[in-house]
Amino acid sequence: MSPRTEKQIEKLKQKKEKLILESALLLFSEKGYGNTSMQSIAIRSKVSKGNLYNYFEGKEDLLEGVLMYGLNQFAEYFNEFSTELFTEKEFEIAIRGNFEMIQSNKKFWKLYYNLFAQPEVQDLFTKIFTPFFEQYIAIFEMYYKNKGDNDPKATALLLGSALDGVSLGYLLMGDTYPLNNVINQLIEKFK
Amino acid sequence: MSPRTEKQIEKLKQKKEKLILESALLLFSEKGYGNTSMQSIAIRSKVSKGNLYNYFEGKEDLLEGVLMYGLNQFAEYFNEFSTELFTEKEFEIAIRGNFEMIQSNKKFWKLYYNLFAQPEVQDLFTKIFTPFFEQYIAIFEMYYKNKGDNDPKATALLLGSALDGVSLGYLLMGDTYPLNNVINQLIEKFK
DNA sequence: TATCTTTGACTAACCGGTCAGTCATAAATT
DNA sequence: AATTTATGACTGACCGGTTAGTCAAAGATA
Repeated sequence: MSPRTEKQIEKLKQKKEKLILESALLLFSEKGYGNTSMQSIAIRSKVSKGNLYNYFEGKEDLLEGVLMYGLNQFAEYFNEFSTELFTEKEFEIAIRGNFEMIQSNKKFWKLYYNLFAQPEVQDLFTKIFTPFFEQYIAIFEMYYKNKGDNDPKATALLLGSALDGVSLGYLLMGDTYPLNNVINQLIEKFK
Repeated sequence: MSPRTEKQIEKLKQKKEKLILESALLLFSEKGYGNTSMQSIAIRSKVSKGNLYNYFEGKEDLLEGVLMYGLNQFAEYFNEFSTELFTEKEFEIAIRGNFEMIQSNKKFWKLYYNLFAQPEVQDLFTKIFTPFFEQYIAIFEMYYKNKGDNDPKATALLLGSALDGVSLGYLLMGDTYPLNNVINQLIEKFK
């Protein structure tokens, strides 16, 4: 084993790993996954290219790390509102919270929509986001069921899709997109 | 002049160009734009790689050709319903028509959503689809204005985004996505 | 010194794009 | 009708550049 204590090693490694993940997120988000080279990630992380491969097995493994890193930041929030939704007020809070999350971490969600329809990484993408997505839908399905909706599953899927569409539009159009007005109409129609 | 008449040349060229465009659409749609090589398009088109460049100036020019080719197929339809929408019945027909279009040309729309968030080709994408998108929104904005909606612009944008979201979900999830049920709920909520 | 970490030159593969030369075809000529 | 000639569509080897990933060697640490 190393002369350094395991704790020290672990700490250093984690710090550098975090740096790499944040550089990768930034570049993937700005340039797109396919157009970001491992070299450029190495430079931005102030790590040699070869050393990247001591932290991640390859480019796709690094992408997986970036996605997990981003998702974990929201785990708390989601556990909070994964308790069932009963009132329209709670619904509104959840929806507004959803968009606050997106606004507070645009880079991550830009990457998310960049990968959404990329056949190249579809398997990885599905693996990571499917459980997340299903949890989302299940909560809304229950909400509409309680409200006596005639097809809660379809309505929940419609809402999920609408949230995707609005987020995508906002992230791509930027400030041209009147996000708050659109959110108000969405809450009006779906609550 | 050429020994062959211009007409003959033109006819041959058009036929081959169409073949190339259809091969490119297929491959771009299946593999993604970035992961499709000019070589593979050449092979599928039964044309040499070099000859591709007699038809299109480069890969991006070929993509532009594919997008225009796909969009032109819908020009008729759009001119038809670009006359204003007044009744809920007309609205419903327009929405259902929209999804029929998507279902009848999945490859094209899969490519559309593949390119949606690709920084690499964003300029081209914007150039081609912005007028198309704005026309779409303007019609719905007028519809909601006539209905006395309190924020017709935002509602139209919300609808456009919802249509995007639903299309995207359907194209990516395939038959798992209960498209017809979701469309019914969408019409219910937005009409 | 023993062990782990880091480096960056290197490899092999792939890509978009080019170009000198080929060849099927049909007009022109006999 | 037979032969020559002109055309441009077509081929595929080739090029410069870029990439993900490897590895031998040097550096750092206790």
